[in-house]
Amino acid sequence: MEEQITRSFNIPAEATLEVIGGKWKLLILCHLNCGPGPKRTSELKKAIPDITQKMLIQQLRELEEDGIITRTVYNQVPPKVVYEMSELGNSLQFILDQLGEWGEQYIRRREWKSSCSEG
Amino acid sequence: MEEQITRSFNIPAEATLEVIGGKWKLLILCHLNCGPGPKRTSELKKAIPDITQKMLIQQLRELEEDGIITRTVYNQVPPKVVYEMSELGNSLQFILDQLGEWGEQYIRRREWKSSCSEG
DNA sequence: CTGAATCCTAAGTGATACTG
DNA sequence: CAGTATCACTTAGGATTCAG
Repeated sequence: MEEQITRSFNIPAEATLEVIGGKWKLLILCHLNCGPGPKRTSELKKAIPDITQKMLIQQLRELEEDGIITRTVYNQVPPKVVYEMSELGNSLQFILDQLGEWGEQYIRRREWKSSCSEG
Repeated sequence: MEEQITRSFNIPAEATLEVIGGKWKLLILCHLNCGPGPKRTSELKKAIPDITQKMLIQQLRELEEDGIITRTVYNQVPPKVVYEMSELGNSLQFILDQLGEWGEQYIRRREWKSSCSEG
């Protein structure tokens, strides 16, 4: 069950994308970043309504395995599980910001181009 | 044939990943960056032996459509097509570097952790 | 509330053969 | 040399159901 996958990359940058490239991971990290403190599973689900429960858990697990976030379980009824950015996760912050900035510029540029072709 | 896809993103950073997230795109951009001037299709194929011709062309097309690279066709026999980073592509350089740096650190960290568990 | 398990589809990828 | 077309395969992602 513990199928250990050895991932190899041609260039280091690919390792980074492997970590943050999941379909919902940016969004999840984004929500874990906004506001301090850990977030409950249900909070994340509420914050990202379009994600299925399966994908939410799956992406969270991958982020956890990659050491980006931490998962804390409270043994109580009803169950309570919270996720939080790890130190390694916080080291991603700068890259996340850069990705966001470039993306903004890119989107603006495309809107500008398409508005021209409409003329 | 010209199927126009409207891509929507929850956060701008996702747009960036959409552009550079293709399986071979980082590698292609990497090779277009190393050394000045444009690269021929066959040069890229030689530089990235594992990629199939289909994937090479496909990823190049997507990069071109996204404005990251330029494609120049010389009308001659035998055909000659060269690809080159565009201005927009060059604006990616910083992010590419950051992704690489973080990836390096991440890989080192994982090697360190696995060497510990080997005991 | 959290999340595991199953089944299913769509998309991505690859091998191969073919065209100008 | 550069690119297309087709088929086969793998995988990510999603709907649903069940469990502690």
